[in-house]
Amino acid sequence: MKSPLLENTSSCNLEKVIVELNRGRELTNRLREMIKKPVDVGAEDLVGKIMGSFCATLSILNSGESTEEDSSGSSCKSTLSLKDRRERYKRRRTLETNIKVTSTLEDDGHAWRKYGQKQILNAKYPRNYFRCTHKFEQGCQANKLVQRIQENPPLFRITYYGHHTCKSFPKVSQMICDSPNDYEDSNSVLLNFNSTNNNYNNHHHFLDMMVETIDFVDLSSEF
DNA sequence: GTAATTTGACCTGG
DNA sequence: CCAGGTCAAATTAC
Repeated sequence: MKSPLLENTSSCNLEKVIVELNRGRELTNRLREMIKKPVDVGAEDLVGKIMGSFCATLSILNSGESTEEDSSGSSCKSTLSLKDRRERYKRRRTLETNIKVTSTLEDDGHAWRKYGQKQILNAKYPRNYFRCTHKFEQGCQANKLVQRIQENPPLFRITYYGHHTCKSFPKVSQMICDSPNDYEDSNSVLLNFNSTNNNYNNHHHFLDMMVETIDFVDLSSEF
């Protein structure tokens, strides 16, 4: 039951991935313990290390993936089998999502390409679907959907899902692996993983999920 | 000319 | 069967 990502990763890269994930798990556990205490000394430094670890992991996975894709030669749309075509319609699951509510549609630092618009039942305004511009060039899986909530004052709900693995980072300040905090600004509210709006609880929920995610990969195997 | 957007058709999960 | 997500041809923008 390995993920396609892991299947496309060489044993050398897999070793690196596991080392990075183990490191990420260790750092996340430390951060979780740290946040439980009233004084968060050193938490910021730790967050930087954790993000670095996950970025390195994603980078390794991404490089392994692209080489396999090139050799397969199955990217031609006209030769897609019915099964392949159906695969493309598979809906996003309950994967990691960041929901941002904002009054402005300012540039979030990524290049987006609109691929659809849909009138939603019981919704006053249509929903707009965007994918990363570099989806096909670099296999970036990031998506977002934007829905207007109200007209006056204008309010939009923006849901991000999938990670940016593309290499275009116009704004250095928001290059850290789509960390939820990257989207925060003065006039927006960000909700993580459908949890409550309590920041303290969010931190714990977020960290728990990170540890859970890493645990999902069987780190004891292969070694 | 290419790239992005629009929009109706198509597909899937519930 | 239907609502929501995606595709892709036609259209528009640059």
